Amino acid sequence: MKTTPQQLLLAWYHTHGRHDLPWRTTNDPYRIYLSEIMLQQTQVKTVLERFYFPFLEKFSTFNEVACAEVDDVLKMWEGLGYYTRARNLHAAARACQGILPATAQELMTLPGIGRSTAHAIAAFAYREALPILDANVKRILHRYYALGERDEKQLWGYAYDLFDKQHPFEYNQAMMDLGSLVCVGKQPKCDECPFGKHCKGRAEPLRYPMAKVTKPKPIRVRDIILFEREGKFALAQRKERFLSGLWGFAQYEKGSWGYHSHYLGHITQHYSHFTLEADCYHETHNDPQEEFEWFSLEEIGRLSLSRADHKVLQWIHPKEKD
DNA sequence: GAGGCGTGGAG
DNA sequence: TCTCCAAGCCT
Repeated sequence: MKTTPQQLLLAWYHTHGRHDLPWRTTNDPYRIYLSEIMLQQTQVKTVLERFYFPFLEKFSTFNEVACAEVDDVLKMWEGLGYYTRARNLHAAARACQGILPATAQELMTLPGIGRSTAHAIAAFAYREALPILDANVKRILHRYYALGERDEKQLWGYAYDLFDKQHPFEYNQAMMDLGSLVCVGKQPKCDECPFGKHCKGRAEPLRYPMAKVTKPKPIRVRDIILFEREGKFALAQRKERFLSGLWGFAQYEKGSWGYHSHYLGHITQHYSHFTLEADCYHETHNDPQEEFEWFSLEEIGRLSLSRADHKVLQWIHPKEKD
């Protein structure tokens, strides 16, 4: 009997896989689901060391998420980014009344759960025989089948081709570990790869997939005004899609705030699709427009703020050393 | 279907 | 410091 690529992969996984990750040692669908959402576009280290356990401490069941206010869910997401994930998690909990569906087909109808995440939850929590297609699997498939072009639909076909439907949990976990530990982007360790000669792209792994054309990020130049009145500061909760639900200080187009407020300093914040360059000012004589509310420093601590607004906070923390 | 959507790790 | 990009989804 010839050894199949799938057998080689599983053998490698048993020896080299990250078996101690907390979402791999639980059967709780909610804990598996939460990990999948937090890990979208986010490194394992970040989720593991800063966000996964505190969130579960606050919301130990999916039903507790459903019963909570969305602002409290956002607070636990503060600093993690892509905040729509938190809002969708809350909306999903409400939509299914705190009881997670048990099939990929139903999971996919919930907000924030796409095809790959639905397959991941179904495979990991319920052993449903479905392949995932995340960035790790994509990179492996591109190389394994020597595919230069990025074609999502085609990749799903290959994902099913290589899939081991007898071992959905271990196969999917193994592929993610292989992608993050061996078949990495810059310097793949082909010598350590269990697929060995099965991989069509092994001779020139960096050709698969083809590099993207990266467009330069636009820069937005703004003024941020810290309005202070009797020890309280003005913040507004964002209604727009960007950083939706988070609180922030007043932000204006450069120069459009007409007063000569006291200059505090400059911040730079890199977002996914633009860079913010902002000068910060302290304003104690004039008030901002309508939608702002006033909070003490202690009260601000209970709000969810973006990274940029946290940077602004540094200027008003009384006698804090750097 | 291409772009919006955060943050920080890693080289 | 700069660039890339990490367990994607939604519009």
